[in-house]
Amino acid sequence: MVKTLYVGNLSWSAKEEGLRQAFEAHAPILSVRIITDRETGRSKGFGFVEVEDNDAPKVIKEMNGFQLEGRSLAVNEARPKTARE
DNA sequence: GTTGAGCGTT
Repeated sequence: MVKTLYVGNLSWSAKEEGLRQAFEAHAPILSVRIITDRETGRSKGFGFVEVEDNDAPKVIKEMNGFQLEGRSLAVNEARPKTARE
């Protein structure tokens, strides 16, 4: 099972690989997704990281407030995405 | 060449 983590307050220049490196230092990363603007393609300043649900609380606790590129990351459990089957 | 609370894509 996987848990989706919301990661906010990141730098404009933050990249998926940057988050991945930072997060996988505490737990295995299953997926990383930085949200970019549809029209401009620029980073919206937040993204999502998928980890094992058993590692999620640890990652959140350890990575919440972690400074990446000078910005304190806001890590939390992501809200249920409008699932579509 | 910018900005700064929030919750995504097929």
